[in-house]
Amino acid sequence: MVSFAEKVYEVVRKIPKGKVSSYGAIARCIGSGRSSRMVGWVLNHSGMAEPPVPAHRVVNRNGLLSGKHHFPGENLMQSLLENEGIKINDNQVQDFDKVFWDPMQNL
DNA sequence: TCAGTGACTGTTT
DNA sequence: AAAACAGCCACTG
Repeated sequence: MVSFAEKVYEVVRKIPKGKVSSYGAIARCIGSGRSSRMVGWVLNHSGMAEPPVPAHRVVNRNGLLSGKHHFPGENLMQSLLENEGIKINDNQVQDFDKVFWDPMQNL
Protein backbone atom coordinates (compact mmCIF):
# COMPACT_ATOMS: atom_id res chain seq x y z
CA MET A 1 0.00 0.00 0.00
CA VAL A 2 1.47 3.28 -1.11
CA SER A 3 0.77 6.18 1.16
CA PHE A 4 -1.42 9.05 0.12
CA ALA A 5 1.58 11.33 -0.04
CA GLU A 6 3.53 8.90 -2.21
CA LYS A 7 0.72 8.81 -4.73
CA VAL A 8 0.46 12.56 -4.78
CA TYR A 9 4.17 12.87 -5.41
CA GLU A 10 4.03 10.28 -8.15
CA VAL A 11 1.17 11.95 -9.99
CA VAL A 12 2.56 15.46 -9.67
CA ARG A 13 5.94 14.34 -10.94
CA LYS A 14 4.18 12.98 -14.04
CA ILE A 15 2.83 16.38 -14.95
CA PRO A 16 4.63 17.24 -18.20
CA LYS A 17 6.49 20.50 -18.59
CA GLY A 18 4.27 23.35 -19.69
CA LYS A 19 1.20 21.75 -18.14
CA VAL A 20 -0.63 22.13 -14.87
CA SER A 21 -3.11 20.09 -12.86
CA SER A 22 -5.56 20.65 -10.07
CA TYR A 23 -5.83 19.38 -6.51
CA GLY A 24 -9.22 17.89 -7.17
CA ALA A 25 -8.04 15.99 -10.24
CA ILE A 26 -5.16 14.49 -8.30
CA ALA A 27 -7.33 13.65 -5.31
CA ARG A 28 -9.89 12.02 -7.57
CA CYS A 29 -7.19 10.11 -9.41
CA ILE A 30 -5.95 8.70 -6.13
CA GLY A 31 -9.37 7.77 -4.88
CA SER A 32 -10.62 10.23 -2.31
CA GLY A 33 -12.16 12.78 -4.63
CA ARG A 34 -12.88 15.20 -1.83
CA SER A 35 -9.51 14.95 -0.17
CA SER A 36 -8.15 17.82 -2.20
CA ARG A 37 -7.15 19.52 1.03
CA MET A 38 -4.86 16.63 1.80
CA VAL A 39 -3.21 17.05 -1.57
CA GLY A 40 -2.41 20.61 -0.63
CA TRP A 41 -1.19 19.50 2.76
CA VAL A 42 1.09 16.91 1.19
CA LEU A 43 2.42 19.36 -1.36
CA ASN A 44 3.16 21.75 1.45
CA HIS A 45 5.61 19.14 2.71
CA SER A 46 6.80 18.31 -0.79
CA GLY A 47 9.69 20.69 -0.33
CA MET A 48 11.52 18.03 1.64
CA ALA A 49 10.42 15.19 -0.62
CA GLU A 50 12.87 13.14 -2.63
CA PRO A 51 13.03 13.57 -5.49
CA PRO A 52 11.62 17.09 -5.51
CA VAL A 53 8.04 17.56 -6.68
CA PRO A 54 7.04 20.32 -9.14
CA ALA A 55 4.33 21.60 -6.83
CA HIS A 56 4.18 24.83 -8.79
CA ARG A 57 2.34 22.91 -11.52
CA VAL A 58 -0.54 22.21 -9.18
CA VAL A 59 -3.23 24.86 -8.90
CA ASN A 60 -6.84 24.96 -7.83
CA ARG A 61 -9.70 24.19 -10.18
CA ASN A 62 -9.92 27.80 -11.38
CA GLY A 63 -6.28 27.83 -12.38
CA LEU A 64 -5.60 30.22 -9.54
CA LEU A 65 -2.17 29.99 -7.93
CA SER A 66 -3.62 29.37 -4.50
CA GLY A 67 -0.31 28.04 -3.21
CA LYS A 68 1.82 30.85 -4.49
CA HIS A 69 2.18 32.41 -1.07
CA HIS A 70 3.70 29.21 0.27
CA PHE A 71 6.67 29.30 -2.04
CA PRO A 72 9.82 31.07 -0.95
CA GLY A 73 9.84 34.53 -2.43
CA GLU A 74 6.97 36.61 -3.74
CA ASN A 75 6.47 35.27 -7.23
CA LEU A 76 8.62 32.15 -7.47
CA MET A 77 5.71 29.93 -8.42
CA GLN A 78 4.60 32.30 -11.16
CA SER A 79 8.15 32.62 -12.43
CA LEU A 80 8.58 28.85 -12.60
CA LEU A 81 5.34 28.45 -14.54
CA GLU A 82 6.16 31.26 -16.92
CA ASN A 83 9.57 29.69 -17.38
CA GLU A 84 7.79 26.59 -18.66
CA GLY A 85 5.72 28.52 -21.14
CA ILE A 86 2.64 28.97 -18.97
CA LYS A 87 1.28 32.49 -18.90
CA ILE A 88 0.11 33.91 -15.64
CA ASN A 89 -2.19 36.86 -15.18
CA ASP A 90 -3.24 38.12 -11.78
CA ASN A 91 -2.14 34.90 -10.05
CA GLN A 92 -4.22 32.94 -12.52
CA VAL A 93 -3.19 30.57 -15.32
CA GLN A 94 -4.15 31.80 -18.75
CA ASP A 95 -5.55 29.24 -21.19
CA PHE A 96 -6.03 26.97 -18.20
CA ASP A 97 -8.14 24.55 -20.24
CA LYS A 98 -5.33 24.23 -22.75
CA VAL A 99 -2.49 23.68 -20.32
CA PHE A 100 -4.52 21.56 -17.95
CA TRP A 101 -3.18 18.02 -17.62
CA ASP A 102 -5.52 15.35 -16.37
CA PRO A 103 -3.71 12.60 -14.42
CA MET A 104 -6.38 10.08 -15.42
CA GLN A 105 -5.62 10.78 -19.07
CA ASN A 106 -2.02 9.74 -18.63
CA LEU A 107 -2.70 6.76 -16.42
C1' DT B 1 -10.23 15.03 23.90
C1' DC B 2 -12.04 19.17 21.59
C1' DA B 3 -11.72 22.83 18.56
C1' DG B 4 -9.55 25.46 14.99
C1' DT B 5 -7.18 25.57 10.59
C1' DG B 6 -5.69 24.55 5.81
C1' DA B 7 -1.96 24.90 -1.29
C1' DC B 8 -9.98 22.42 -2.19
C1' DT B 9 -14.36 21.19 -4.29
C1' DG B 10 -19.17 20.29 -4.97
C1' DT B 11 -23.89 21.05 -3.45
C1' DT B 12 -27.44 23.85 -1.55
C1' DT B 13 -29.59 28.45 -0.15
C1' DA C 1 -25.30 34.79 -9.72
C1' DA C 2 -23.22 35.04 -5.24
C1' DA C 3 -22.72 33.29 -0.73
C1' DA C 4 -23.06 29.81 2.66
C1' DC C 5 -22.63 24.93 4.00
C1' DA C 6 -20.80 20.59 4.12
C1' DG C 7 -17.35 16.85 3.34
C1' DC C 8 -12.66 15.51 3.40
C1' DC C 9 -8.24 14.14 6.63
C1' DA C 10 -4.08 15.50 9.17
C1' DC C 11 -1.83 18.56 12.34
C1' DT C 12 -1.48 21.89 16.31
C1' DG C 13 -2.64 24.20 20.67
